[in-house]
Amino acid sequence: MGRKQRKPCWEKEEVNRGAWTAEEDRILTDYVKANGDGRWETLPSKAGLNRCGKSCRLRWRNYLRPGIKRGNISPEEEELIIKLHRLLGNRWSLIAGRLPGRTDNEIKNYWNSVLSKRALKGKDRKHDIPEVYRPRSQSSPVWDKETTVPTEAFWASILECSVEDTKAKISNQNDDYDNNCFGFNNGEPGPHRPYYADTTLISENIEVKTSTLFSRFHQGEDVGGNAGEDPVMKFDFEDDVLLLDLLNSDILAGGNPSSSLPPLADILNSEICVGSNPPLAPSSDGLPCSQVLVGSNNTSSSIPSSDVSTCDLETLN
DNA sequence: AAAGTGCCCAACCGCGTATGA
DNA sequence: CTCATACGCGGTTGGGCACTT
Repeated sequence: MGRKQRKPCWEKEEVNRGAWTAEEDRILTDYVKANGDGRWETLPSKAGLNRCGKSCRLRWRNYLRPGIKRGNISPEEEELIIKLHRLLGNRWSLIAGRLPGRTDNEIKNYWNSVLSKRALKGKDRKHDIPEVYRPRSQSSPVWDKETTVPTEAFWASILECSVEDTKAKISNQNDDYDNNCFGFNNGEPGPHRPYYADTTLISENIEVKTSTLFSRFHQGEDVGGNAGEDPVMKFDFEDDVLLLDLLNSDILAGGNPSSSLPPLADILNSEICVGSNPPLAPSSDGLPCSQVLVGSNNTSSSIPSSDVSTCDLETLN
């Protein structure tokens, strides 16, 4: 029993396609100014445009909308695109959201036509980081590649970090397993407690616990979380410093290399999940919170939705 | 000058998700 | 819950322009 499927608008022969004329632009602009955007499927007939709604939406969003910045991408914008792409991958709308006046389409085009070529150039031999991603100035604080682990192992070792007063500290060394962390008892009797191994400074403001914890974690020792889970980073946002540090660090999109979902993308979203495993109590007052826990795909999905609240990180803009 | 080539970017297309009946 | 519809996103296409041969 075939369900009646609506024909996609672009398959209709009677609608205009291709480049927009100045007259079409004027009609669309006048209509949206008078009636607002949205309701794109019905907009063409109401506005008197022989276009499909999708085409109208795209034209408005990418070209006609007020505030669109046209022209060359500045060096500052380019640097930001590169940093964001490293964190987010091909999530163009998220990247565009951090570049006022630029559209996702424009950034995607710029990446594909200009920056991707640079990405294909020789990679950093030691860390396999495409040239485009490498810091181009010495001003960005990055962790010492000569003395610490390369990217993949680095990711595999991240477990927790926090920021206080814009200066990183390892989370307090009390038994905070019951609260939120992935501690374990290190083979000793008694309550779970975090295991503190070496620390690695990845920027002026971010310091993380490293290596030993994760290796034990995955060796099936008595861990606070579930053995074999992906590592999770816990950040306390005090101000914009952390975001800037992340952008300036060598953290790569993708988080855990085997994860398909870049966990750090959530940081740059206006709404992000807050939770942990074991779960933190959700924010009861509904106010924006300053703490976020991000993890890779598996970990995120292990957080029951009932234990997840959202918070607004627009202030990080 | 004409033909060939490469690049840029606006627009298209298909898919996934949200929403509401 | 199911289904239809609308929207948003990201990969892809192709027209037009600049540059080269």
